[in-house]
Amino acid sequence: MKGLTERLGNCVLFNDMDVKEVANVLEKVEYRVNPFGKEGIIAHEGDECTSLGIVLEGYIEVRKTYASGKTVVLTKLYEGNIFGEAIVFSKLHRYPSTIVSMTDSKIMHINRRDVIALCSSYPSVLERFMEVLSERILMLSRKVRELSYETLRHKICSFIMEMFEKQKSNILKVPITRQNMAEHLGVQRPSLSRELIRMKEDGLIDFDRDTITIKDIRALEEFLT
Amino acid sequence: MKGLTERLGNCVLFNDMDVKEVANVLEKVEYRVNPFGKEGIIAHEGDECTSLGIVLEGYIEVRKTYASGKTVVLTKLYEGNIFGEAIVFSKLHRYPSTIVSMTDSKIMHINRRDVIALCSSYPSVLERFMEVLSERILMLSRKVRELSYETLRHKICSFIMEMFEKQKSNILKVPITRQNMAEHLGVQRPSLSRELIRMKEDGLIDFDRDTITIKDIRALEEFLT
DNA sequence: GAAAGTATGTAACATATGTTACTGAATAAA
DNA sequence: TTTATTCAGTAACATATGTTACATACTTTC
Repeated sequence: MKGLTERLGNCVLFNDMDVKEVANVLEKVEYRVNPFGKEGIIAHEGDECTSLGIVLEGYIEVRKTYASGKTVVLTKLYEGNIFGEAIVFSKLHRYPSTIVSMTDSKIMHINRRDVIALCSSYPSVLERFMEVLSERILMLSRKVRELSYETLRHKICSFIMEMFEKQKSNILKVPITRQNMAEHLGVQRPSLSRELIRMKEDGLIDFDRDTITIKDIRALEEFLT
Repeated sequence: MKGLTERLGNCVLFNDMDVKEVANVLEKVEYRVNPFGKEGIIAHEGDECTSLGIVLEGYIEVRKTYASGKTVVLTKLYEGNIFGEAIVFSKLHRYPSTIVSMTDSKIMHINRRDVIALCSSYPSVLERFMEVLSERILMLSRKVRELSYETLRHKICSFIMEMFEKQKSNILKVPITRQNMAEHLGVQRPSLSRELIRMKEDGLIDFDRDTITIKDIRALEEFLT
């Protein structure tokens, strides 16, 4: 059976560290480790979140429970994953969903103030923590932008401009199937085909099976604004 | 003219601190202050972001520029606001947009490693920084959720369930006009009226000008999943 | 090179929501 | 009380996209 040090070394917050440093952290920092059984509730929706959680062993699910009793799985977390990292530092620090252990599991909890202490003492942990939060912000911002496009043509324009940025050519190699492209844009394949044809008719692009040729980049950009 | 200390005291990262502590920070921490004129470019889209920015004086805009030359204002930042806080700690630390000074302005820059040092030395700054990032994550998550609803009925169900959580009653007082409600949900007012009527016909709700009565909460929840 | 399987384009129809304009009800002003 | 103003519901029509089915073109396999 693996020791606590190795388990923790897997965690995104500590994987800059070697075994010795992790052992050092475990000596210096306040924490607690709680075991949960299958279907054990790690946190209820609405509970105060006063600590950062780290999955040391097992696998857990984040679930939204509705008054009707129906539940929906939002995320699955495995060994080394953390949870509550944004909640614990927010003003209204309450869990927005329920966290359930799916197997026998061991969960490490570090209180808010001890996370602060941990970050103060170990800059590498601080950096990793910041990176986790930052990447999350960028990912969510991207998602908001994508979801904000109003029409299919907007989405296609954005998709084309992204490829253009990468390939820096007016003749774009489309590396995925229409089906995949449609899924990526969140629409039906025939809808995508239809709109591509319309854009061709409107003189914006030309296309065949695996390339899209930009005919009027101005108009494509104009569309995105 | 206000001193640097007072200016910095306005910043969200330092407003737990008194004047003395801020002065202390200014002595201990590496930073630089750059002046910009009207329309001066503080950062170009694509530039490496190696430092956190703080607006000490003046007002600046974050803009997306398209190849066609067209620009769109994404955010406006005023005295005390910070920028680049997520970018600087992300893996690909490049500005996704251009930052322009709109007046004469003074901008403080603190390099990534000095932000780490600052946070290590001053737990209150660390806490505030974490809070800023966390609140941003929660705000964006909420936005993603709202944008993800597929139909108008989904949006209305979500709106109703939110009011239900607050008012804890099946008879909900609607505190805003239909026009506002429609704007809030991002649809046209007649579309909203029409869908409310359909939901009444389907036995989900009843409503009049300023109340909505929940008739079948199960079905409303069911819909959101 | 023929046959089978898969991806794409196309068409007809269904549905959701936007758009515009109008009517009647509620509210405020005179 | 009357009049004016704002707000909500309603209806007719336009448009975007989903849905389903099918035909055609490409790719793979033998």
